[in-house]
Amino acid sequence: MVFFCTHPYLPTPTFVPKPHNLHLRSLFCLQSPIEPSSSSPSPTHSITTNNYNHLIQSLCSQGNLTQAFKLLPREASPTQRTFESLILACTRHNATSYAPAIDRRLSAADGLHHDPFLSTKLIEMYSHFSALDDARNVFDRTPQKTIFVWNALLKAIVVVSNDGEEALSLFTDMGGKGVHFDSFSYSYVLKACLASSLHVSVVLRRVRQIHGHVLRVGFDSRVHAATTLVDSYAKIGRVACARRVFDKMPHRNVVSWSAMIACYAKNGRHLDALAIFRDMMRDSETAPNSVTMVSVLQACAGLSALSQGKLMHGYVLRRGFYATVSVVNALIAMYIKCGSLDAGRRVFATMIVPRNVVSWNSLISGYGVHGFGKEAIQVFEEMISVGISPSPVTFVSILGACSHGGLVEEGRRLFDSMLKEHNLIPQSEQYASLVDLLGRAGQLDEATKVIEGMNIEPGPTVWGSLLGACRIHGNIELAERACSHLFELEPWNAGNYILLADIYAAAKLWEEVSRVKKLLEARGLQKLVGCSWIEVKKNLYSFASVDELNPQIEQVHALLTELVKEVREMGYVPNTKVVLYDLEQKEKEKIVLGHSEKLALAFGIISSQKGEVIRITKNLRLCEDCHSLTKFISKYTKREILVRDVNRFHHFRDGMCSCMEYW
DNA sequence: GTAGGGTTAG
Repeated sequence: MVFFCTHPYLPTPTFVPKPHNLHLRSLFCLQSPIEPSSSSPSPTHSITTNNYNHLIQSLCSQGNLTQAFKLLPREASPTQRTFESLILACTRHNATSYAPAIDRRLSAADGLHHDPFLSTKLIEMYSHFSALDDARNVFDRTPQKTIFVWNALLKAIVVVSNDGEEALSLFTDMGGKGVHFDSFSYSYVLKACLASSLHVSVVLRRVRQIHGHVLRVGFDSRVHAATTLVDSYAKIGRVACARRVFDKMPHRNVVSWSAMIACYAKNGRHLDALAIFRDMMRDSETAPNSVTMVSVLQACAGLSALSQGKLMHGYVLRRGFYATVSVVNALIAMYIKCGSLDAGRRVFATMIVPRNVVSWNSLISGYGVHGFGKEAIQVFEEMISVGISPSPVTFVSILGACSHGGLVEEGRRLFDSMLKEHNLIPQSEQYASLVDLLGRAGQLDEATKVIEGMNIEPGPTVWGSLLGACRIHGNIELAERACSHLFELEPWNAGNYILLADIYAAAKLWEEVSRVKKLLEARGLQKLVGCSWIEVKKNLYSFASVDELNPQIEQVHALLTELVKEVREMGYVPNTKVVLYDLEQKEKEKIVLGHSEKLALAFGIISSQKGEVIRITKNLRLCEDCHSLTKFISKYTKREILVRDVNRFHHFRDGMCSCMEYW
């Protein structure tokens, strides 16, 4: 037994049991008997050598690194296979402490010291340990740098340091030294381009350059390289470029189709995502898998296309994807975003796979956006009680739920628990949620104090929350302060200019309104056009604020005029403060009456049966006038109306809204 | 011997 307690680098003990000894074999718990290799030239030598090599390899595969490393000094000629086993076992078990032992033994090993195969494995191991310097050391001392060695370092730089610059500089170096890139090199370098925190235009330029390389060597026809290109363009929002690459691919597999669908879904092109999914279904060679379905469900959720979502749910069941947690999570989110909190809850309740934090977050956020703050907190507590640790996203969701429910104290308590009970350091996103919570509730001073007390630089989301609160409570001075930061941090975000102009307009400061509008124009920005849509008999109908193309538009306008006339008698007064023009009241009323949500609502009333819930989705926040008129219309028509705006759901029933004016 | 697509929030 002394043998097993010996340090690997101590002198060899005098007694060494024969490796093929049964006693030794049983101690090592080997599953198969070890026989000396019959092909070895010298029987005496080969028994020792091969058996130690085999033993070490077996121990590695069993994860018994301690014993494997104790045996290593006894092996006179460790083979490439033995070193590979040791390296892989260290990587698998995060055994960083054994890495120097491998390095030392390898430098003494004849013929293997500079072996490019083992260098590649070592670079991969060090990359796994995030030890980039060690990886580079191995790279530097390897004279015969095969493409595997280069690629391993390239990947290590991208994965470990996330440093696009350094990876690109290595890529350039490779080119300069005449290395022939393979399609792996292009995959890694494209990842490197995206990894940098540079401006999107710089990233685009680089992706285009790499695209040029790929085209010159003809790798655009290779499925992996082309798919990475599709994904790279997708991630920087260049949907058309992604599509061009996709269309030119001679062969597509499930990953390329999924990448293209995800590209559309992630960039808000939900209809296109569903359209290309249909094309994929027509392509008999490729069947969607669970990853495809996640993006497809996202697209249904983005559109609030409940009927389509239900069809996809059926498909998920038929294909057995119900056992994949990400698909089920996407299903929960889809139902919740399509306005059916109940269906989302049912999917959550009947999951056959273990729920992860994302499943819980989806449900918490669902309760939040539907205005059930207290229930969201209950779900949060249940999640903790079943042993799931909350993530940063959990806090964004739960604080959002508190904000929509006006639960200020509970929200503050939960924010404090983040660090104290869950060991999570609040970041800008969580601070933004807290500022939103306090700000909406009118505690603007408190919200400001929170920002001033932050120990990290407040990001645009934080100032954006404050600006939103200023709009609700009409605080011009604070709004200007928030904008001074926002115009610097995200000068391209038209929404901030519009919010400030809204605040000025509400205070009738028309000169200021026009100043902000000029600033917006000078920066070449445009207000996002309001758009609402509605699903009627499994079809989606969309309406823009200025919409004369809809065949039923005259009927819609006529109904709206009639409804307004009726509800005025019930107390409805048009609220025109959202109109950013200094016009006559009548003109302003005409403008707000043309808002897309109202058009979709009137269309919904015309095209649906009494008793049916009218479900509308809007791409912007619901304006005060639409909110007020919808309340009146729900009472007058005795209809239940569900509106999803960019922030949350509004359940209108009998003249009331579930949001209780928090939106 | 290495590689490409996905879930929650904002």
